[in-house]
Amino acid sequence: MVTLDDVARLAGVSRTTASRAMNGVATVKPIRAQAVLNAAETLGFRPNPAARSLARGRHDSVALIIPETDIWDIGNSFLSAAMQGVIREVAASEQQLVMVIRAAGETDEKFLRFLSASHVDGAMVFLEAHTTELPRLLSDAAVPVVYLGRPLESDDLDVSYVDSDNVGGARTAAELLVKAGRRRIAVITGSMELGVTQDRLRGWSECLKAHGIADDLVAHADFLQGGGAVAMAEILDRDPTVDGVFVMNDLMSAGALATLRSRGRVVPDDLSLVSFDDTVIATAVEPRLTTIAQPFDELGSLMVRTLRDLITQPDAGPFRVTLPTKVVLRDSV
Amino acid sequence: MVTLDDVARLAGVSRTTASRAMNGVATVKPIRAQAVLNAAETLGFRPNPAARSLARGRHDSVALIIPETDIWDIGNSFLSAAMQGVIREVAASEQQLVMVIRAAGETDEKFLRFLSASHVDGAMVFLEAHTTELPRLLSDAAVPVVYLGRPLESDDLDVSYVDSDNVGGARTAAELLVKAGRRRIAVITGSMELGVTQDRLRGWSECLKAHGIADDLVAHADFLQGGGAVAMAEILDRDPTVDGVFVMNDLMSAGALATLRSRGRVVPDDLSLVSFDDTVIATAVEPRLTTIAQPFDELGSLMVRTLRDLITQPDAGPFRVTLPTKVVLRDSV
DNA sequence: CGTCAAAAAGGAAGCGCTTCCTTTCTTGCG
DNA sequence: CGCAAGAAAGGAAGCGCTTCCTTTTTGACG
Repeated sequence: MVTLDDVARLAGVSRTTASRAMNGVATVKPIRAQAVLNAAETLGFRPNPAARSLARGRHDSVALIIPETDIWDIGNSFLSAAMQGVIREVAASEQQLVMVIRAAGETDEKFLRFLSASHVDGAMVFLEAHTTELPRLLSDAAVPVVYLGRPLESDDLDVSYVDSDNVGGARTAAELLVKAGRRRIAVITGSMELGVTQDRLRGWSECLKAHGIADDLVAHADFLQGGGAVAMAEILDRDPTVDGVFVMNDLMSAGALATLRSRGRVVPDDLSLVSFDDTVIATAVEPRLTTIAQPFDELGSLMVRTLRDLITQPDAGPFRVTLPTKVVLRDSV
Repeated sequence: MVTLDDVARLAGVSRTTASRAMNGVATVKPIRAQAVLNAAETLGFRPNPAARSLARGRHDSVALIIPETDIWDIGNSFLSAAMQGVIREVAASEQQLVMVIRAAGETDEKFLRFLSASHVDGAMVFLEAHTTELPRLLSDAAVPVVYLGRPLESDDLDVSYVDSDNVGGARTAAELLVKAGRRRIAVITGSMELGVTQDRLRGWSECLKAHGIADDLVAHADFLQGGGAVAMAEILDRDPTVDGVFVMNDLMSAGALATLRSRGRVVPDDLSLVSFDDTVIATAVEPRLTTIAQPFDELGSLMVRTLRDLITQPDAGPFRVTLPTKVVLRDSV
């Protein structure tokens, strides 16, 4: 292993100067700085991150917190999509991404300690059904945290987050249904304890009201395929005249579609469906889903940048950013 | 921040003894060990990982290498499924998972240096289309590596890997088609530079030959939906009498299904389809796919355990394990 | 009860880097 | 040409932990 001392020796300077040169400190004469850089290059020197962390008290790495219960749908949910952005953005900097699992049986205090010991400068949390208690828990942790998705407690807690414009997206979705001439419009929700669900429900409701259309056909589900199927059946039973439905994610749409097929309803002839997310599922099913796309990738990278800001200027927060959604027109409306 | 010295002081022992107690070294008297443990508990002590790494020269963390080009299908491919197993297994130990991105434009040498500087004790690689050059590259890195998927070079390289029994799985898939009375059986392959593809092709071919059925209807694709659609069309054009097809993953099956639908072929009435992987897609499409399930989760955790073995006993390797696949009967045959 | 080997505990160095503080080198100006 | 002030470089301490080596304690046995 080649150390900074080796570099310094080769460059003919002290270790101190070598360190400064490597870190671009201005007080080093350009000539020497170059010598150090060259020496580092020829020797293939890479600073030992452990030593650096120890000396600096900083780690240049951020954590992505994943509840053990959520691991099971990394692939399904929007999680993986946003993870892309996170991974890319982290990689582009000099930071490292550490995955921290919040074990199911772990006590709060233990988790908090684990987190603060996890050599990370900050943490990111994707807010999902299983994570709803985290904001409150982490609010008094020493670690800067940024959420993807507005925490329900965002009003009284000093939290930073990034989110899509769920209200606006849902409004657009409903608008699409109305424009298609639908008048009896239902909604299949995700877990109600999530901010996203509430926001989307609000957007849907607002739009319908604005058009003087009833907004009573609400079926609650859980963002999963099975739940979507059940909820669709429930809606059909409650009001067979339903001719439009807004489903809060693609996975539930797949379930709803199956129910509709088995009940002999043709989409989009008999009934229009607008989904949310635009994941792989959206083009894998038949008909392909008209859906509200979230800028997952951007959200992911934005989250990383926001966290970085929060780490460098802890008092400037909380940071809260909302990104617009996009309509993807396909065959289900 | 509470340090080991604080603990030692409270427990009334030296830092050395405290360290030993914390690490369960046998030469410390049970009485004192307990005192130290208690002190640590009351103080909420967590060893500083940076200091520990520096002193031990070990990091207790492993890397998951992801090529930048692959980030885009974390959700689609089997990647996320296997990642679950990895994450769980790593979390269960005292290790940490670090995601290391292999940037697209990065030179080999730079990447290697980056990797060895990334405070990890070993690395894992999911072998995919974009990773085929990694085994050769990493073979002379100082870092222990385990692959998911047999590298093509496995014969002449000293590599460790875990894999599904792709040959056997493909054989079973073909067998399913034959049993369903199909006699003109095609295959849609993934990227040919991958070991999995070659293994599955072999299994398919072997089975057909054993039954005296022609194995010439091969269409090459890329494991993606669009590729599957195109390949299916190609097969249909080459031989309209085709009545069975083995598709090497679910995503391509979704594409193939779309083509079949647009050509007016009904699955499974006119043509049977057997897929591979059993991801979410398999139940989202219509008809639901009969598919060969890979034990992704197990593969992931096995990979971590294998890597651990490789780290602790570098000379015992290479380790190579193959896990059986499982048939999941649904509606496409 | 003394001796000595084994067990237990402690002292201190050191992992590789940063950074405070001191020393040495430059430079501008009288 | 000499001096002071600022720039540049270096010495050395220290981040929190492990571990080698030494010292102290323990206890079995003569």
